[in-house]
Amino acid sequence: MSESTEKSRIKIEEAKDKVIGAIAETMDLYGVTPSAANLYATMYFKDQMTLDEMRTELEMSKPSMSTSVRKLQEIEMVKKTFTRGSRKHTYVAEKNFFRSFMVFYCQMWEREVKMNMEAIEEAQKDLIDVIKDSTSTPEIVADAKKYYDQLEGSKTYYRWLDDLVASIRSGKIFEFLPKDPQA
Amino acid sequence: MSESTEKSRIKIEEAKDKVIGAIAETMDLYGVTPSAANLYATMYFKDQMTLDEMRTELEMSKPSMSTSVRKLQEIEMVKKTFTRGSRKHTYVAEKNFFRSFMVFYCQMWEREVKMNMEAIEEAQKDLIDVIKDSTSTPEIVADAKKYYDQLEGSKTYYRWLDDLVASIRSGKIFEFLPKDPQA
DNA sequence: AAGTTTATTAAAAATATATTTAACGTTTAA
DNA sequence: TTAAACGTTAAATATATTTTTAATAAACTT
Repeated sequence: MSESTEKSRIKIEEAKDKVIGAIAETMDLYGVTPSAANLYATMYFKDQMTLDEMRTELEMSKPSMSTSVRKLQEIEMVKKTFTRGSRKHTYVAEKNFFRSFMVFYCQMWEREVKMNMEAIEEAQKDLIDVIKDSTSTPEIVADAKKYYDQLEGSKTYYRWLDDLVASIRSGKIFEFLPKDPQA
Repeated sequence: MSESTEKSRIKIEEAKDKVIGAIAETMDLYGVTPSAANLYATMYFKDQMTLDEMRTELEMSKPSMSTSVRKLQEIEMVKKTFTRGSRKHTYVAEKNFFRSFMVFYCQMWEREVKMNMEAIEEAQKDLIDVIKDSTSTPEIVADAKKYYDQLEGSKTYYRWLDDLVASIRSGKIFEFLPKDPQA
């Protein structure tokens, strides 16, 4: 191999590394550990990888790769693929960022809506009990009403968030915000 | 104070606590520590609080409250307020979830777009150098082109994310997804 | 200007999270 | 049926993060 060929290879690797670094650095936003982030970013430029290839590439232990892959599978940024004739499991990175965005945020926001809406419903029931209770003083009733109204108001947000999730899931959001504006 | 009055008070507290628990539990999504999450959720039902009130309410140290407040201020979920006649600093929780959503995610996504777009631009420059280099073998050129195209494709996503941020910031998104659908 | 109240920074301790080495179980091939 | 290959779990270690106690700095009062 000639020297300039070698230089070109290195330059390609450096180019990839710049992007790998940036992706990995912003992936804390997706709640993954730095090593899972590094793994995903590395896989982003590969067709598929086995656990052994990962540990070689990242110079880490196999169990570590195993747990990282599992975490990435959870948020669907990595999928298992079947590779004929190989006993090793092979994995591919989801390379469509729109899909990753959808899966991750919808999952997250749905959890937020569900958990908070349930708590609000329960809390409002309690507050209504207090309001209706004939033994409650006017002051207590006023207090209960205040909180009831605050919670009622916050529901507007959770309903909106739920709508946002629905419009991302259905793809309707891309009618409003096209993926490719000028096309 | 009568016994049933006391019961009502407790019931109100329990109602609040349910919501506080739910908010705090989902706030890991906003990248804050459990204690900062607890603090915000507690403040959500208060007009304003001083550091001393926080430490009393949460039974934690003052520096701990100080750092939590600072973190919450960073993502604009808490603001400092001026209270006439008090030497203590007072803080209020942002109670408009739409605002919190906007500030937090826009901040986050802008960082993601900026960092990755910059890396991509640099990487693409490098790859073009390799492609134009007359000493590069066809195989290397093909490789460089492959990665160049992959990066070019990913820009569609980052531009879209940038548009999303803009439409949230400007409020235009609420034309598409109204806050209050039936109203 | 001295003393007091308040918030922040620094250092130490405690806790939680990630990572590795070692052991285990399962599958496949000889 | 045994041995080898592979992935996962468990326990131990290492590393980061959070939290506290103690010390410092800043702002106000008298």
